This record gives sequence, structure tokens and C-alpha cells, in this order.
Amino acid sequence: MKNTLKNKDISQTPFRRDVLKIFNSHKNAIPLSVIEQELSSYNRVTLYRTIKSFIEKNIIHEIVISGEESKYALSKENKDTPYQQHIHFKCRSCNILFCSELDKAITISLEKHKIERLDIQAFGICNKCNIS
Amino acid sequence: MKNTLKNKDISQTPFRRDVLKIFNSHKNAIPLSVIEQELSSYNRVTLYRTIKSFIEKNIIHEIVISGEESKYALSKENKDTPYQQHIHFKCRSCNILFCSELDKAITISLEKHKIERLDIQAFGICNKCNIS
DNA sequence: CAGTATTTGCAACGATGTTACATGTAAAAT
DNA sequence: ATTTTACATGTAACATCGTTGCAAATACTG
Ligand SMILES: [Mn+2]
Ligand SMILES: [Mn+2]
Ligand SMILES: [Zn+2]
Ligand SMILES: [Zn+2]
Repeated sequence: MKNTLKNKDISQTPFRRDVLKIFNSHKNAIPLSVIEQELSSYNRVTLYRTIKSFIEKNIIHEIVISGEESKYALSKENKDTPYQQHIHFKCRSCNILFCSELDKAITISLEKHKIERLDIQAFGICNKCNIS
Repeated sequence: MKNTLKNKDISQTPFRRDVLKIFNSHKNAIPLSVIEQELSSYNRVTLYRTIKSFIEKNIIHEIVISGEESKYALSKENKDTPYQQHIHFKCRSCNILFCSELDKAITISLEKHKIERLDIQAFGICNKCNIS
């Protein structure tokens, strides 16, 4: 499970390891600004390139929501593990955003059009905010 | 059905009318670049502000997809008509993006979290691209 | 029509993301 | 282990995007 870089056919560099460590230390999706805060020092350009590589290699995926800073989260899929349907949940109270698997896959059909993949964002109130 | 500007409590100006005309003349969601092409002349700042007002007044809504230019489409909801669940379909062949209503509303439940609203993007092959 | 509120255009600015190129480093080959 | 090669990084410059302050123009109100 560790050493995602080697598994992903992408060369191991200190900077990439640091960024990956940050992703591994967060349960939820994080924006660039959080990565920047947690890196002691960094180069803007290199960070952009790192994020882009990670997305291309399927190490992370981007989650965009209208009017918000893009967020990034570790991907589960590999060469071995194929893509698995999941949704993104965003709490309107504490603002966390996380990936969540579903018991049963959602299917939608549209009469005339062939749907191959769904991208689902759910908005509401999370567990923690609900009880307090 | 016409004269959306008056209904929406937003003052009518030539520029806003022109932009609205463009939306009315397109069945599908369109990006800023298309609006810019179709306006004979325009001011960048004013266009940004117009789009922002239209979104605030619920005349249009923004559809963002990772890695793509944001697109905008007319909204159905008014003071009268409440929000109605719908999905966005994007064809990977001809690239059109449009809003589509569903026969039956989709519901997802997440055990611990309270879902209030869903945002669903569907990707695949549209009608037209499928037959040709 | 006159007075007020809102919108527009302009100029300047900040944030975001990209590119070219020289240098450094990781991985592969010997 | 050393050399070679391919790839990653840092720097600077740039382009694009979107925002702001302010003065002038226009739409709305009465
Ligand atoms: Mn996810
Ligand atoms: Mn829509
Ligand atoms: Zn919460
Ligand atoms: Zn199509």
C-alpha cells in the first residue's frame, strides 16, 4: 500500500514524496492552499507540475465544485483495482469534502443517450455537525 | 416566459438583453468564449459582472467539470418554480453539454450524513454521435 | 422631467497557471 | 561503481482570468 510512487511508474523525488505524505496524512480532500501551508518550502511551478503528474498517474483525482477552490484526494484505483463508483460529500456547515463509497451502484438511463460514467456530488450536513 | 430580466428583479440594459438572447438561442450549455464570439463588441469586466448577476438571480447556473472551461445554462427555477433535480450530460465525442430532467428523482443515503442536494454529471455518448 | 440607484467602461491590479531554458537529480546502462 | 540518459526542478518571463476603485453613463422611481 505504501510507496505509491514506485507502483505508479513515476520517478521518486523528495518533493513528490513530501506531497504524497501530505495526502496520506489527510482523510479528506484538500486544496492546494493546504498543501502549500504544510510544505516547509516549495516552488509554485513544481507543485503545479506534481499535482498534474499525480492526476495523470491516477494517484489523486481533482474534485471541482462551482465557486470553490479545487480539492484533491487520493484515488483508490490502480492498474489492479479498477475504477469504483463513489460520490463526494460536502458539508455546508464545516465544509469538509470527502469521497464515499456506496452500497449499491447508482445507475441512470437517459432514453436516447448512452451514459458511461457518473460524477456525483452530495451536499448536506455531516455526521459531526449533525449531532452538535 | 420571455422577459426574464423583469421577472428577476434585475434592471434591463442592452448588454444584459444581448447576453440573455444568446442564452435563449442555445439549447445547450455554453462557455464564456461562445458568448464573447457572439457579442459583436463587449467589455470583459461587464461580461463577468453580468454572468455573476445572472447566477445570483438564478437566471443561469454554472456547470463545472474538472479540466474544462466552465459552462452556463439557463435555469428553470423561479420564485414560482422551485429547484428541480436534473443532471448534466456531456458527450465525449461531440462535447455538447446539456441539462436533462429525470423521470424519477435519484436519492442516495449515506448512513451517518444528511444529504440535502445532489449534483450529478453524466458522461457518455449522445444520441446523435451514437447513430453516426 | 428630475433625482436616485444601478450599471458600465476604464485602468490598474492580484491570483492562477503555463512555458522556455538551464541546471540538478533519479534511473538505467555499462 | 561509474557513466549515460531521461526526467524533474528552479527561475524568470509571460498569458489568462477575474477583481477592484472610480468616474461617467444609463435605467428606474416618483
Ligand atoms: Mn473521490
Ligand atoms: Mn443544469
Ligand atoms: Zn460538517
Ligand atoms: Zn455527441
